[in-house]
Amino acid sequence: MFALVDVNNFYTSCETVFRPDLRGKPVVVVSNNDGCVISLSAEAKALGIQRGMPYFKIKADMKRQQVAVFSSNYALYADLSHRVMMTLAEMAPAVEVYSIDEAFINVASISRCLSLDTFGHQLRDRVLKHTGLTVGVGIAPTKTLAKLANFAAKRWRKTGGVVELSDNERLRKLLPLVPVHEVWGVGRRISKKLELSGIENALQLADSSTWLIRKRFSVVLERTVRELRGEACLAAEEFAPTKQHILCSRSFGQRITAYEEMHQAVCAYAERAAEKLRAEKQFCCVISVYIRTSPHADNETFYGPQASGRLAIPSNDTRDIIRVAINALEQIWKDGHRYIKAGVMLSDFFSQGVAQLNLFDEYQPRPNSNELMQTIDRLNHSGRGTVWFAGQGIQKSWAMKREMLSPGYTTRYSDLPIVR
DNA sequence: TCTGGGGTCCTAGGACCC
DNA sequence: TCTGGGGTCCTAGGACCC
Repeated sequence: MFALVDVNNFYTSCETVFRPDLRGKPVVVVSNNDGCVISLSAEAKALGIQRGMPYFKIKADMKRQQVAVFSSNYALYADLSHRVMMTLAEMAPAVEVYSIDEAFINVASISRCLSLDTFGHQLRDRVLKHTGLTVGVGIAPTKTLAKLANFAAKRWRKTGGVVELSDNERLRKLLPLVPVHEVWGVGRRISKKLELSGIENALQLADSSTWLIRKRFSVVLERTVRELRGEACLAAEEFAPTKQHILCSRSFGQRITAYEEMHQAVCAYAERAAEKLRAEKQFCCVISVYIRTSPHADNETFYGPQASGRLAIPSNDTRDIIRVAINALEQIWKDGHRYIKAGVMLSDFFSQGVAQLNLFDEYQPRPNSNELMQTIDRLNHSGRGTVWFAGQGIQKSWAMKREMLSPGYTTRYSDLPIVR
């Protein structure tokens, strides 16, 4: 049995934890660069605001309706996420953190001690007490069904935020009430295609022929069908698998037209990517860079090239990664465009730096690379200021917009809330 | 003027091998 | 007239997730 626990309206809820005056009011959080809406309180949803709406288009409207708007404060969300996960880990032996706001819990052993429904309510109470955040809990024999139970827990008030689906009869009653596009793994494209062939709810999907689904769609959807029938195809992941790619990309606060500014941005993103790589304890060989103009500008021709370079020896030294990234940038840079975004992607990972030196290689690993990188990472996490490579520049006129950022309530001493 | 960021998995097709 | 069978690896693109 799996339990899926996730936080309701996570980002907006994080904001209202520290702003009780906003509870019960419409609140939204907008994406990086104050681009578009990514999280909404129930009251904001009721006003007809939707995820993905560009902020600049609805700004005036939201002001009129007195909607509170926040720029994304990822330091805050990551910290609260960590507190939620710690609370879950205290209560259950096997917690698989699935995303910033949700986790699967293997509850097989727990069911021997107490009813799973009771356990679900205990989880809710404890997380609320520790963090001020409300979670929904779905419990079922497969991950897909746990997700579905979680959906039901949120959709229907009288469930009290917990739905347990070990009973087959309850399951058969719930399935036809769930639209097929709410099933985990069924997105916009597939739901449209399913609806065309008359499959509109979760029960109809569960009762479809696996053979036909595989033929007309893919093995992925076939697994979903089996999971809906209670046949577990997705296992509990005991350890987080190592990443295949690491990406750092950002839109700019203002368009970039000068090479020097792009050089700075690519340096900055390469540094951040390298830092993430070290956090994963990995080394990489391939570094790719892309730059692009706005895909929305009708009167400009789109330009969005990409180039990569390879390191002879796997590395996680920022200097190596910046060097290859800038080299790639030089291959694709063209004057005359108004660039909106750039990204640096790392791939081809190894768990050790120098597995074996190439016989004819003249490259040698940098001396003391490890110590230097550790020192930089420690300094940047100590809360005493930051250090960075000069290539990033100091002015950073391209930095992203965050005009409505909330304080770092739990991540910065000077921002600690004061209780009077 | 202004439209996010970061991931995964699968499939098809091409190049190449024997 | 007629041109095999069985693989691997890589890449790009499409679907999905949060």
